[in-house]
Amino acid sequence: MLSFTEENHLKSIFHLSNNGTNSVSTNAIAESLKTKPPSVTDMLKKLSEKKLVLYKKYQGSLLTEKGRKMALNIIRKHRLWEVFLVDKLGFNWSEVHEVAEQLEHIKSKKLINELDRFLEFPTKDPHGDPIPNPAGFIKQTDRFLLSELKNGEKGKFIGVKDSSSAFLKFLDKRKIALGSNIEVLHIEDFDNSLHIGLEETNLSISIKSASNIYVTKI
Amino acid sequence: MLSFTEENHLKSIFHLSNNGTNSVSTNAIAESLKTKPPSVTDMLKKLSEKKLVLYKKYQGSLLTEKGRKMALNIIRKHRLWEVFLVDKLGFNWSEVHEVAEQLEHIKSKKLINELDRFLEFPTKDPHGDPIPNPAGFIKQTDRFLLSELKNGEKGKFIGVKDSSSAFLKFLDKRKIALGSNIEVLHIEDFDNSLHIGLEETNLSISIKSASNIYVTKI
DNA sequence: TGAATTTTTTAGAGCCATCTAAAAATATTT
DNA sequence: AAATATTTTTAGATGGCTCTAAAAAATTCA
Repeated sequence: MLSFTEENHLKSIFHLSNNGTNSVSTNAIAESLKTKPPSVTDMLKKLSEKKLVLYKKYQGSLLTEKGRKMALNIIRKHRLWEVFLVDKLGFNWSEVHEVAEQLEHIKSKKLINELDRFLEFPTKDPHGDPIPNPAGFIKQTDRFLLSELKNGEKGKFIGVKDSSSAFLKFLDKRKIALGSNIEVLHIEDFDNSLHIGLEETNLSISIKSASNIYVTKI
Repeated sequence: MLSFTEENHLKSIFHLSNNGTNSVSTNAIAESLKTKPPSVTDMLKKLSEKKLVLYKKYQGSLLTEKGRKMALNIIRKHRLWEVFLVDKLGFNWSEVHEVAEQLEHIKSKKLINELDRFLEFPTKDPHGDPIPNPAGFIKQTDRFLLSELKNGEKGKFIGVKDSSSAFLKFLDKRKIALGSNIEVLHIEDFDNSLHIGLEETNLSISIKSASNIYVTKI
């Protein structure tokens, strides 16, 4: 049985490693968990003992297959709870993260399977991220950053890279919602900001915003 | 912000103290939490510091009004989650306890208020126990143990004293469910066992079982 | 390539929750 | 009321997770 801290480390490594494929630096983990590098080093030794992480001093760390499965299981729980909070309890997508951070650690196979059924087996969370299946399989749709589109290209908004509450509220204010169709009308030479068509209206957004919006090309 | 352990102590004291009215012994708390008396002593000092418990060495401990409110808030969460598990996720009443023990510690006012609304403001949990309102007010219905009824008296099954999974499964097997009408047909002199009428059928139950069944007289 | 910088680990400490063993206080019994 | 038994607390230790400061390794740069 893993502790909250162990689970959080696995999840952090997973997110920083491009779905468990890359090796991750100690400092990066510390930063993402808002803890200090020595704490991470200790934890890596522990997770390595448990065969969840491949760890060699000064060499970064890599999830084992077992560690990757565990990380995906936590992420599955996190995302299912987010769906519950939004679909059933009326939370806004900008409010769900902290609560899901707590709920993801609840231990009960039956709970999560029944929750999945109750939610009618959703495949995406409220931010557009895919929900791993019980076996830890995750399906990533082919996506681009809005900032990668060229002039005249069209896309459909399917997810965010930055899921901070601040950015999500920013999108709400501009009525940029999952599923919205976006067309790049003009890219400003001066500051790379984008003039876009959003459904019936037009607006300008900064390059920073555009590089946190995932789209599928249409 | 209280730790899990602190919350569990408050809850335990509440349950052992007849809704916070009596003083509770250190050993009793230790036994109910499956921990050892010295651990409880330490915790009582800590809770006393925080003004949640009145504690005097060798004198037992009593919840303060603040402590009682906190305990009731945890119990509120526990019972609402139990309703959720049974009504929405299809758990049996004998399966909900351990999961609710985890869920009760999730910290989010909005979560519990929205859950309450989603469940349509239930007043009882799946074992018939009353759910405290957000202000910590709890309504106890007038109830008796089945073992207290005299020959010929009738009652309606409204709750259990022992909510262990073993006892609940025992009741399931005999089709004794919340709301069942029960009549005491005969009390056996020899072993005090009860012959009862249950809806359309008759059966015998031991005095031990009867003294874990709450009824209202009808 | 050698010096400077950055990253990572080790060493050593503190806090929290837990325990056992022993001492102190209280309660019970004769 | 004295002796005995029980309950409760204190003392001291352990393991988990965290930290700061300092040392070691790896990387960058001039």
